[in-house]
Amino acid sequence: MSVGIKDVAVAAGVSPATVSRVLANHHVKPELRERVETAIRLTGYRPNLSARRLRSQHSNTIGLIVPDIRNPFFTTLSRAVEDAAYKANMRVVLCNTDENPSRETMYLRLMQEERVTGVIYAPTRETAAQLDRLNFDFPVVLVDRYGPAGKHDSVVLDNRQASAALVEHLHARGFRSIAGLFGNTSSTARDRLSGYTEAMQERGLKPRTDFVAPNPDAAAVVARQILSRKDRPDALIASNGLILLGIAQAMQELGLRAPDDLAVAGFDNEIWTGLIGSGLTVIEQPVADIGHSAMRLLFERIETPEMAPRVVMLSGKLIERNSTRRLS
Amino acid sequence: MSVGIKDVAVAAGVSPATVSRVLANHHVKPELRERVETAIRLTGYRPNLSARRLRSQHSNTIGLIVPDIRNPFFTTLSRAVEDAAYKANMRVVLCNTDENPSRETMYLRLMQEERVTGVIYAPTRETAAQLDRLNFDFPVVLVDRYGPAGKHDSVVLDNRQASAALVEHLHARGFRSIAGLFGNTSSTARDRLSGYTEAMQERGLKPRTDFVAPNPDAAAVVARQILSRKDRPDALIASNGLILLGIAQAMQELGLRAPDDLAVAGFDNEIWTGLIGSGLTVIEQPVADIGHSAMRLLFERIETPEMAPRVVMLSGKLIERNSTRRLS
DNA sequence: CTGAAAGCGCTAACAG
DNA sequence: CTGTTAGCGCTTTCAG
Repeated sequence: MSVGIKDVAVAAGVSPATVSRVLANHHVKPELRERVETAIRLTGYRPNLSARRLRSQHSNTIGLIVPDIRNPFFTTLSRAVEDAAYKANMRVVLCNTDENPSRETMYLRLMQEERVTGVIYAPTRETAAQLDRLNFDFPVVLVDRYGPAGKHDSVVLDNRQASAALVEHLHARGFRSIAGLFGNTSSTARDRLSGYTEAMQERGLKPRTDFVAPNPDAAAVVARQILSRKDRPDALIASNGLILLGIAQAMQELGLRAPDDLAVAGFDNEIWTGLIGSGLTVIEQPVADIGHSAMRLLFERIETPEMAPRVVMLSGKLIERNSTRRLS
Repeated sequence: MSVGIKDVAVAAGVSPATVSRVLANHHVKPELRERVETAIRLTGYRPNLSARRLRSQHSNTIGLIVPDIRNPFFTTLSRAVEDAAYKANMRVVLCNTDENPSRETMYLRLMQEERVTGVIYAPTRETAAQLDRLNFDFPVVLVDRYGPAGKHDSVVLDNRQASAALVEHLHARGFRSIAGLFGNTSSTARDRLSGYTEAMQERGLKPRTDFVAPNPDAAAVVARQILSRKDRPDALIASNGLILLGIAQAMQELGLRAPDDLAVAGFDNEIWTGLIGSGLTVIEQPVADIGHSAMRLLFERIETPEMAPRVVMLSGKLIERNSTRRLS
């Protein structure tokens, strides 16, 4: 078997407790400490984290539950989370749910069994709605999406404002028939929808909305329909980066170009949005900030469990590119 | 404290051992099983995985160590790994190394302490070279890159062939001054370099190579220089998707277009490569396959520890797009 | 098929 | 400051 703390203790001529203290950086007479340290080196001892966790009741593990790590938003988020975890000497367990409530529940249960220190979680609306029924033994910080009001810490974008900014931007450039293609699974999509709808109505414009599963393929299918209608809108807004991508693909297939054939704008400043055609206008989200803030909320929650839940709302930034240029 | 197996046992009027047997799906008289199951439901019992691991010596955890999850190659890989892990009832701990050997060593050590079931690992060349010195208590499957010959299971692309295919493709279209921009940290970059070099020499062409850290910014800096030289090549090959992206950005800044100003080709069929300009010619890697294969090798290694190490080599697929169109 | 008992490897009281 | 002792929650002999 592998070498344990007991073997080290024997090799160093001390008690197991002393070895444990050296490991935990507690006060130990320098001479003993040295002896223990060389014994550790000689024996090649590696602490067994399962044992440590069982005894200490600290898992030093955080769970990251996202729909799909391949969504660039969550890719960047996960990196920010891992960085913060690394600095705090914690590990990250990665969970993809595919927006599938049963997979969500399953992973949430796993987190319980892991006795994780905390969870960063982007829930579907379906699961989010039940979030106050469930009772976790660990803090949960919601990201990108929120749950029942005032129940959980969360970090979200100011989605209504951002969405409205897109409408305002298009309106100012002379576009009037502005359609929106929205996701149908998250609180975020819904907020972007309301921001859009209100901004349209304020300007006396008629909202034109469609809804899709938030992935490029599904979005492309619907985008093709929208773009082929004879009353094609003169501008189209996508409620996230995946949907925007679907629209871009549909446009390419149909040989349509922005802004000549219609204006296009959306969310998430992914690399390709700056590279495609003459550039796509988007709302950039401070994704890394969102991740870091979530981890900060998590750590503060652990420090002060009784604190009232907090919502951190960050602002998006409009990146103007040529896809929404005024038509002359 | 939280409810343990003992509480369930009392509630069900059986011994802890019986509860454990029910959990492990061992033979238990149906009646008792039922009593235990309702007791579990009533008490809201959740097994403590740390305790289970400590006792059973199975961690059901696999480590995924990659340079940066934001590299789309590793994003997709991680998803494939997580899927396979999910199906096998295992968790995945995500580790980003930033191609930093000390962070690699640190995470490798962590994997030891976690007593992981196995590790999927994309090492830097530096660490890979020492991989036979290190001795792990768990199987390691190398992905995308390999280590000392015949020491570890690995799954890699046929990089030399793929690189040569790019040269061949460009040569067939009349390009002669074909430069290459290569990464400098991995065995993969080195193989792509040799594939390129040999293919060039076979055709009596002079290789022109530059080397960069494999990230877009570093690549863009060097690409700007290459593209500004008065003896600018008529074709430029990138050794991976990140470098290709840097080249694309540099070209955009300099107002250069492919294939008019020069041909461009590279690796990794990322979404943006099909969307930018009239499309970039790339070698597509079967990334998900690589991930699944790696997990398969890992599981087979666990089954049969003494089996000789295997290398799975997969082929890339040339996606021809307009960036390498023949100039008329 | 079930229960009693031991112990995985470690940390945390508690003495000294 | 250090050692002894107990036990975290579970699985796994070993008896019955």
